[in-house]
Amino acid sequence: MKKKRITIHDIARLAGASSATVSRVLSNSSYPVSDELRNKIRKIAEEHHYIPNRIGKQLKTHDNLTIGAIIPTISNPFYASIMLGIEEIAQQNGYHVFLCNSKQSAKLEEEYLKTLFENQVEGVIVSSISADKKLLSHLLDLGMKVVAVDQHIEMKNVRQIEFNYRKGGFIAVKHLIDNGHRKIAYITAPLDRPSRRSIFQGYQDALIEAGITPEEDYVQIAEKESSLYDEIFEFENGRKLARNLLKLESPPTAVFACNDLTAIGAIHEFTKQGVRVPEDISVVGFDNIEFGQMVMPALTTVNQPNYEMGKLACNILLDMIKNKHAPEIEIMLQPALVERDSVADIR
Amino acid sequence: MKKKRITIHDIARLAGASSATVSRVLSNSSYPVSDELRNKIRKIAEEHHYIPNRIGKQLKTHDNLTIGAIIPTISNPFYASIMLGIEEIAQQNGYHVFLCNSKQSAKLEEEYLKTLFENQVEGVIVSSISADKKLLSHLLDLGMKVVAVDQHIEMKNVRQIEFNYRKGGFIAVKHLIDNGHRKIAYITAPLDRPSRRSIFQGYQDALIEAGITPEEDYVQIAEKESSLYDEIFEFENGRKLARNLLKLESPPTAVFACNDLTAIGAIHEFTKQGVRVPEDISVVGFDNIEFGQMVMPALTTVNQPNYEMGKLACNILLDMIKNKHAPEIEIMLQPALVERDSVADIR
DNA sequence: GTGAAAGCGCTAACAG
DNA sequence: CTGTTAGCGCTTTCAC
Repeated sequence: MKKKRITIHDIARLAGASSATVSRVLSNSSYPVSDELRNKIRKIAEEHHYIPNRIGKQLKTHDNLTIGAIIPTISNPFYASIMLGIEEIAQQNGYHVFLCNSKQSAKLEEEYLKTLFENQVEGVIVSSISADKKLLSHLLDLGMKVVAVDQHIEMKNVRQIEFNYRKGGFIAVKHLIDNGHRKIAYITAPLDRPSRRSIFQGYQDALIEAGITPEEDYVQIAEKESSLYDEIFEFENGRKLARNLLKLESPPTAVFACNDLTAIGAIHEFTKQGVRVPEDISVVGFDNIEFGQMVMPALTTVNQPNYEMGKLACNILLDMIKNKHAPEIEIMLQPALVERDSVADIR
Repeated sequence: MKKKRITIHDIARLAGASSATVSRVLSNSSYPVSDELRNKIRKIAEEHHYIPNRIGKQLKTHDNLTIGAIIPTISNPFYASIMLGIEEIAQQNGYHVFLCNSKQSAKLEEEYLKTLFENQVEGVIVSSISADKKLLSHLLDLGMKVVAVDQHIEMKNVRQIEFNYRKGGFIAVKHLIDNGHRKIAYITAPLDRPSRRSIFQGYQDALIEAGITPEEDYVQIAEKESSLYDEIFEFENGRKLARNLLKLESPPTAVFACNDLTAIGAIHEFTKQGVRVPEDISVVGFDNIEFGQMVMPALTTVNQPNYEMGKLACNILLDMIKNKHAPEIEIMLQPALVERDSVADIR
């Protein structure tokens, strides 16, 4: 019933040759083999649908054409895009990628790091949540290649590729200021991640540069965070925070949100309460999710090239794997403003 | 600089034991080893941060704790959810999963199937687009385990797990009928996929059961389809088809869309043209994406448990791998109506 | 040009 | 209890 998997030895026997020769032919080695034998072997392999066993090769050569990618969760479109970029480049280079959702768990992340290594992956791309870098450091010593995406890992031999969140926050708020706004609020999920703190920094930078003193009431921070990614949760946060803003004595004329979902929640709440966007209040988001184009009004936001980040990360990793002395680089991807209809010029 | 990776032989030498004994200890074999030696070996392994090389084990035992998942693209949240479910179960069982985006390309799909096999995966979960099953059939003969998700593969030894799209279409339209609607339109992306044809079938079934003769003008089919998943594209389709509906002499009082994005596009267009949802026209979608809760009015839709599908698929695959005689099953996941605010009762 | 043989890291008979 | 040995499928010296 279950057929035997054919090996180079079987083919060698069939061809009356040695397995060494078969290996040379089938692995396209540059080693000289007579055309006659070569063709014969090829033919037999073909007929028997020979599929090489990479495990055997791997054990010998240590190049197993496999990498790992550890990200919080693929259900977050942000990471899904990064993942897609990674996988695409890997595929083009004959590599396979292990998908690992760490679900914001440092423990799971560690476990993955270890088991990926057990599987002899040649490298890993990781958006790390863990603070404990002991294992990582050890793996690095053993020659594992790693590139960190989105979340910074301050270690020798780890390549960085990040977004310039601070600048993203800055250009969003600058845009509002350029449109005559001075009463600008910031609504955000908890500032427990470096990325969010950076965006907030950008917000403050822009205000200060314009000579506006940031008002405390205008910074609304959501209380808690669901441990896993939850779109509705972000949306509801936006609504809640928007409600708070409306209750203020002197409500802002514009609000900047830490992500598009939150911004969309705010728009939803404003609209529901009869506050028109952008006539009465302007809104700008952050992320540039597709859905931003589908709401009314279409959301002005800041784009972070996540798909490109994935591709870049994988290219860098493969370069590290192939070139012994790949340059030590640190890349910072720049944000761009995406202007749509949720900001009014009030000058 | 780069440290040597430590093997069981190194440990054996250090412990003054044989590598066999070390193997027994470190792989938690039930084989008897004296406590003294066992502890000594454990200690040494610990001190040297021994991490086993699964490749070596694999070559010997053929259990490499790895599976593959081939899906069109992870950028589609539908597949992202399935993938997440797969990965979660795999992880819980000590398995790793190779992520493969076939991007609707039969060629890529084949290539993945082949290279996954080269990597000796124990099984694969696939949402197949390819019609040519020669390779698959061969791999099946060689003992590869496969389960098909969403897209049916009619082959012996392939386990099926699908959605009951037809019933999904049926209950959506039935809901509309129960609310007094008789002029019910169906707007859809091209009917080139079995799933879409099934939904359409369900639409027709429901109408016929209610004694309503389906009107040709009420079935609006989008012209072409972007080869890759594109949310905006679906959304724009919805707008366009909604526009067509509004131009009809006798427009429908309700419209059912083949997916939520299309439904949301329709709502967008209706609202823009001053046609109120649901007062003037009711809308029901299909998919139950999160965004459905964020639009106004919140979208009534049909839920397909995709995350559960992923988990189920992986569980079944692992069962096939572990049990020589896992039952031949074919699972059909049932849809459920999710009532929200986009349908009016006009009785 | 071709083959014999060793070995990658691990496990599993088999002997003792 | 422990060690010796063979071998998984492949590549790669080294001889011929």
